[in-house]
Amino acid sequence: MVKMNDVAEKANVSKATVSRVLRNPETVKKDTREKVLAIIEQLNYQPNILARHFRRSETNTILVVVPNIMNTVFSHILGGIEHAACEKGYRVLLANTNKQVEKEYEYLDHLKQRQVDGMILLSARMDKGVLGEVMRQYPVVLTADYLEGIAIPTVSIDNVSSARTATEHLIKLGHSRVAHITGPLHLLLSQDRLKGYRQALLQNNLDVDNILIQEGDFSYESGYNQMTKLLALEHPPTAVFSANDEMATGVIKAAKDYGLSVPEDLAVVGFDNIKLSAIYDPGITTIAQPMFEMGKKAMELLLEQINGVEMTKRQYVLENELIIRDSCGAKLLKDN
Amino acid sequence: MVKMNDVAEKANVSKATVSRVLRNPETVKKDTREKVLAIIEQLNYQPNILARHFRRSETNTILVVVPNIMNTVFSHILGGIEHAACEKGYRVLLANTNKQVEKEYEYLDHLKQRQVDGMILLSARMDKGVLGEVMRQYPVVLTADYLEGIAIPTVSIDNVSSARTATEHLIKLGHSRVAHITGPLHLLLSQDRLKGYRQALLQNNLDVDNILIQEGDFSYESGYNQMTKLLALEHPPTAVFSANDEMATGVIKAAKDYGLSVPEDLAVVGFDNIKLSAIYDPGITTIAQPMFEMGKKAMELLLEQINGVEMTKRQYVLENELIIRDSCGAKLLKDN
DNA sequence: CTGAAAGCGCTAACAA
DNA sequence: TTGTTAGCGCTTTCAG
Repeated sequence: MVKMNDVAEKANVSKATVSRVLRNPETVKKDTREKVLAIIEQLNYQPNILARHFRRSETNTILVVVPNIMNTVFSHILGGIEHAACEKGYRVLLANTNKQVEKEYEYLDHLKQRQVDGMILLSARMDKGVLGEVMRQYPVVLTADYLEGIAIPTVSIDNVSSARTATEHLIKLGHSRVAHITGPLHLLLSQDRLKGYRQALLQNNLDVDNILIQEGDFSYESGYNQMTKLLALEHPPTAVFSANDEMATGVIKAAKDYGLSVPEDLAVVGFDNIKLSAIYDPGITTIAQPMFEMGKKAMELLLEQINGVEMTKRQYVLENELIIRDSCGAKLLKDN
Repeated sequence: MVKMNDVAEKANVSKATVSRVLRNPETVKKDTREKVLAIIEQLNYQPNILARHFRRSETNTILVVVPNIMNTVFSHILGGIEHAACEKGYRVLLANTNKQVEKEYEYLDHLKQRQVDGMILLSARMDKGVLGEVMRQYPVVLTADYLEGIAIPTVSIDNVSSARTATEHLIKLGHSRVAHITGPLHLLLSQDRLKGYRQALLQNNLDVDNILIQEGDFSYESGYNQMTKLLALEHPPTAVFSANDEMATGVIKAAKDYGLSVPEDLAVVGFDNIKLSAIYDPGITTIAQPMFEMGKKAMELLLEQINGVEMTKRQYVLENELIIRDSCGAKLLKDN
């Protein structure tokens, strides 16, 4: 393995100069620099990055803690993170937790051992006290998920207002019995979407009927099952706001199996705007969550912290958008 | 930052002993070990992993080069890799190429600079000569994709035979005009699926009509467009084998828009068995590619190489399975 | 079973 | 603008 010293000797300069050529080229005279570069090329010298990491105790690597990479929403956020990281010369280390808290704690050690320069959490189930302690000492950003009562830098959308928008959309289309299939209610995000749903009803002088609120777990199956329950009601809903797109497909399938047409007999709105919602038949009206952008922004925030930039703002709320497709029936009205 | 020496002093042993306790506990007397462990705990000592990596010039990290993390197939393979890696104490560094060859070359440097112990490629567009050179020097495994004429360890399914199975399934259901929408034909994998399709026709004494073979790019849109073309034919097909599930949804939508029912008027078979194919309405009959398993196996193979195990076998072909759902019409027959 | 000691290859003061 | 030098914190011979 050819090392820095070999290059230095061959170029008749010191190691220090070679090091400078590599890391601060502008501090070296053009002639010297070019000579060194030529020798590097000639010897096919590859710097030992591990030695550099050790010496500088920084790694240009960040850790992304994700509950499940196989979930579209997370893989898209990850895409945004990777994109921004790569642009800034950072590398991304993947940490899948499978939703286990213990895993989150394990990965904390990577930070403590300085194996990574910072961490982006797409899931924060760990104790807030611990997390608070960690964020005081290391660069950390939270996205996708969020927490109350802790000033951790966060990138998210306004789940309350976007759920309100989704629900209002259904109300404006003339529905007064609008059901909501929630995500797992231990997630703040699900609670907020439920809150938005409630607000929309109240602001439009509609009663909140708890029988129309069913908890799902973001899976197709839960959408199907909860919708089946709702359809068995004496006064079933005529519209459903589903807390994500996958459950919305379950809702639609349940309705079809029950002999109903979507959107004619049942209007459905989803959430996330994953590819599925565009591909599905009928196309699913949904709230677009800017997943890629969220990842990108989270990475940018993390870099600011790593570079010691004073954080003036800690909560970044990105724009969301209601994407109108076929499942809500709005296009039906327009066409007539 | 408390370091190994601090622990050593406080425990009245040498650094060497502390190091041994950490890395080879069995070589240290029980008493000493426990004493050291207690001090480590007490001082909350965190080993400097960067120093270790440098010293040992190994990182317990592997690089995964993926064309696009946001693609379900790749994110599932990645899931399998991550799972196996984590189990063996390895970490996964993500390298998204966005399908650019230059990126692949860039990431090769990580290997050369020993920033990672090995590499799994989910995409190999680079020059075979270069790749051959690399695999001679470093642990490398290829999965998802594959190459001809190079003995690189590979984990894949038999795309020819599975495509044959898919096509035969349609033929057995009575179809004689079976179309095929291929993936991008510069991929060996797409060529092989096409080969399997051809074989099935020939073995069943059916002519291969080139007009029925249309190249897609794995996207919904290409499925839709190519199917629209096929439907405009004088003798349109009565069945379609689509090279992936996403295109199959496009095919089905095009058929519906043309006034046809699936599977009554058009039978469709997809490929991959991503979640979408189960959720879609109608459920899509498809070839299940064991994505998670492929990732897992690839990681295991890589570890063998890293640990210097002699590779006896270089090509691992995993089992695939035909999953019969609604889009092919087989269930229709059964029900009658 | 334990300790002493010699670096791993690079970076960053500091000096010139 | 360049060189000299002193480590970074750990692992690993080698000796005892």
